[in-house]
This record gives sequence, C-alpha cells and structure tokens, in this order.
Amino acid sequence: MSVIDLSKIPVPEQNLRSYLDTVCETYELDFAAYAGIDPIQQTIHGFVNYPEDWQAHYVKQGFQHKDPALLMASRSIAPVDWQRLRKESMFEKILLAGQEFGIPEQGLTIPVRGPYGDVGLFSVTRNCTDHDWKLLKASILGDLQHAAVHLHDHVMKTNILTRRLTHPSLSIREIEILQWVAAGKSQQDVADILSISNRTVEVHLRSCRMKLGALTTAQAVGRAIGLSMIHPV
Amino acid sequence: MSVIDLSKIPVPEQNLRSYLDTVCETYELDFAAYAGIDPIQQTIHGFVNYPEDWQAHYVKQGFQHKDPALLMASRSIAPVDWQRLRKESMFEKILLAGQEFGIPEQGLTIPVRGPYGDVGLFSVTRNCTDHDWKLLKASILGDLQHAAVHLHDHVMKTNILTRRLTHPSLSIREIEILQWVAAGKSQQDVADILSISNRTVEVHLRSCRMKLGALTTAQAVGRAIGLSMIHPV
DNA sequence: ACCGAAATTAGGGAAATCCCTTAGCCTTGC
DNA sequence: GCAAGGCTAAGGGATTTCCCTAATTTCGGT
Repeated sequence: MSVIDLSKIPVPEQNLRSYLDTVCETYELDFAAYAGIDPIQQTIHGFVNYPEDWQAHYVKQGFQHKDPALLMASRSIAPVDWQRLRKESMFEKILLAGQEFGIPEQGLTIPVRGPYGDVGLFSVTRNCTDHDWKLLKASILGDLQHAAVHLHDHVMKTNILTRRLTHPSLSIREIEILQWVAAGKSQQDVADILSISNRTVEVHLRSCRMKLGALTTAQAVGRAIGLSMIHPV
Repeated sequence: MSVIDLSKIPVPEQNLRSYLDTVCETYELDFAAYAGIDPIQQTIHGFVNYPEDWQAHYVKQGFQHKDPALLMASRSIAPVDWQRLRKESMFEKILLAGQEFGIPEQGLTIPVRGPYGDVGLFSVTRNCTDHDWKLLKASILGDLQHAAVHLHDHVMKTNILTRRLTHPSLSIREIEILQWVAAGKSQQDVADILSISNRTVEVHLRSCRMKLGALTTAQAVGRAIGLSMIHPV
C-alpha cells in the first residue's frame, strides 16, 4: 500500500518523470502527477514532480487513499476540476496541508481506463485565479486528455503495472475451459462443448485453481479476470 | 479553443447526431460515429451520421461484432488508427463494402471507458491521403479525445446504458457475500464469517446471479469484477 | 399509519462440484 | 531417445452448491 516512485524504475525509454516536466513547461503548469491503480491489488503506484517533502507528507498521511480528487476521478469518465471539490472537508484539509509546501489551489485530475480494469489518474496544477484557470483549462484540456491517455497507455505497455498480470501460465486448454466456466457453463456443459469428459474438465479446473492459488472455481475465475487471462462474459 | 461544449447539448438522442455533424464540420471530417457497449449484455448501441444505407448494410451484415476497428479499440487504451488495420482481411472486407457507400478509407477509433466497465467507441473518418491524414490527426487528436470523453460521459449520464448499469444494484449484503465468495470462501465459510445460515448465503448468491444475469456463481463473480462491483482477491 | 416491495433470514432435498487416485497418449525440449 | 509436462479419461465418496418455498424485517411512498 505504498506509493512507488516509478521514475526510479529503469525504463527502457525516457524517464517518465521528465515527461511530466515537459508537460508542465509546455502548458504553463506548476506540477503534474500520475497515479496508476493496480487492478488486482488495488494498490496505487505513482510518480510526480511535486516537491519531495510534499510527496513524503502526502504518502505519510495516506492521502492517496482519501484524496477526493483521486476518488472522484476514479469514478468519473470526464476530468474532475478541483474547484468542484472545494466544499469537501477532506479536500480542504489536503489543500490546506499542501499550501505549506507551495502546492497550488487550482488543479484537475483526468481519469483514463484500460480494458482490464486498470485506471490511470493524471493530475495537473497551476497557481492562478479562477478566471485564468478557466481560460487555461479550456485551451489545453484536449491536449491534457491526450497526454493522459498517452501516459497511461505507455505505463501499461512498459510492464510496470502489468508485469504481474501475465505471470501465472495456464495452458491453452485451461484458459479455454475457464473462459467457458466464466461464461456460465457447467462442467458438463463445457465437456459437451469441447467433446471431452466432464471428469477431464474437472481436472483442468483443479489445475487452474492450483496455478492461480484459488480455493474455489469462482475465485479462480475472478483472479483470471483480474489477471486479464480471460474476459468477463 | 475549438472544443465544443457538450454539456450544453440537450438530452434527446437526435441532438447527439447533430453533435456528430458539428464535430465533422469543425474538424473537416466526413463522418463520425459513436458506439456504446453494454458491459452486461455485451450489446452495442450506437448513433452515426453515416449514410442510412451504409448504416443498414453494416448492421445487416453484423459488422458491429466483427469490425476490427471496434474490436481493437475496445481492447486498447490509446486511439486506434485504421491504417494499422489494413492488413486484416475482415477490415479490408468492411472497407471494401464501405467504398460502395462512399465511406472514406482514413479513420480513427477512440475508446473511452467508465468506471463500470462501460466502453464508448468514437470513430471519425476522412477521405484524404495518408500524408494529409497524418497531419490532420496530429492537429486534432487532442480535441477528438476530449470530444470522445465528453460524448461518452454525456451518453452514460443520460442514456439507457446508465439505467442498465446502475440498475444491477446489488444490495450491500449481496456485494459483501459475493466479495467473500470471490475471495475463495465457500457458502458455509461466508455463513460462519457473517454469522448467518449457509442457506441465507445461498439465497443472496442466487439473487446476485439473477441481478447480474449470470447462470453460475462463477459467472456472477466474473461480471461483478468486470463491473467493478467487487475486486478480485 | 399503512401498504407493498425489497432485503434478510432459513429448511429440505436434488444436483453438481470437488478431492484423491490411476493411467494412456502426445508434444516439446534437452 | 528420454524426460517433462499437457491432454485425455475414469471411479467413488465427501462436500458444496443449487432450487423451491416461506417467514420476518426494513423502508420508501401515500
């Protein structure tokens, strides 16, 4: 449950954190942050270009699990402007704490989702008036949205979050059978569909459970979906 | 600042079609289309400003279930340029069929996901050379991304899809029990944990299955995870 | 305050799954 | 060629899930 600084992880290409810097420079922003939610463990991994001390304070207080900006954005399709959160006490608290570290009041969090329940939250901040913020936002929102998608796509492709999503190796047959079970078929149904014995189906399912470390078939289905090895039907 | 404010568009669906027209005019595009995928029934609802006859032909052929542009975009985070699909025979077939109705070769499909497993696919097309398309794309991709997000957000906030999604409202008890089952607990385990009868647990699970339209508990777990109602454990 | 819909609680019996075991055939890799 | 692992198949018995029914409680609406 700790925030991992992805910028310290060796990435074949460019340092992701410097990408945030570039975004800030390009769009006249103060800070930018990316937080990726691991769809399996529900942990949050992030990298930011906030000041180190604010980052430390933020994590120490466990703000990443309470921050209304992240919570609301993780339930939203459209970007969430922090102005809409001002009435919330928890947000006020975080904002107040952030002021001591020079964190601006104006901000915006953009959610991006992938097909496997993965979520990326891209936040940017700027110290300015409400009016200026509105103007700035309107002019760069499209680009920020694009940047957010690009960022999350890149993170998911460079195995940072997905590394553990591909490891347990079910055989093709096992995945095939588990997919049918996830589609609501009984063992006998699957046996008939695949023209094999229901006993055989059961052996494969047991193998699936063992490999996935699941106690029941239902749990195995859940894990396999969480691991994006099969899809919910 | 060429982004269109979707929030000012009235509710009825006919106006969404006119929004597509507006997008096309603004960005010098020929056609635009939106397709929303119901995560439960796996059905596709859409509206387009393609010619009526192409639309009819497309649906009649069942292309919405085979179209590589839709399939790939529904598994992608980033937008999918149709140029990347040219090698696929099915795409070639659809493109060839579309040519008779004046459907351009250049196109782009942008996926947008919501927190409930809902997916919106926003496609635009333009008849031009590869080079011109590349230039156009680079200049408007951010805005299109933004438009796609607001389109899907708007549809989800007003449309039938939303009703389908918010309606499978499992009770707190049902979610609690399904979450335990997803964690590998048996009915009796859950009964002991919650200090209720295993019969009661079973009834709740049956209710879960019914509400989620699932045939088996394993399928219900899968769907609930797909809908982010519970988490894989 | 009352009614109805939904949630929560169970029991009994039928059906399916799960576990342990053995075993032949085929492919892949060293 | 041989070993390892995947796919197939099966019996028997214990456990679990599933289906039908039904009582009690809770809660929003008139």
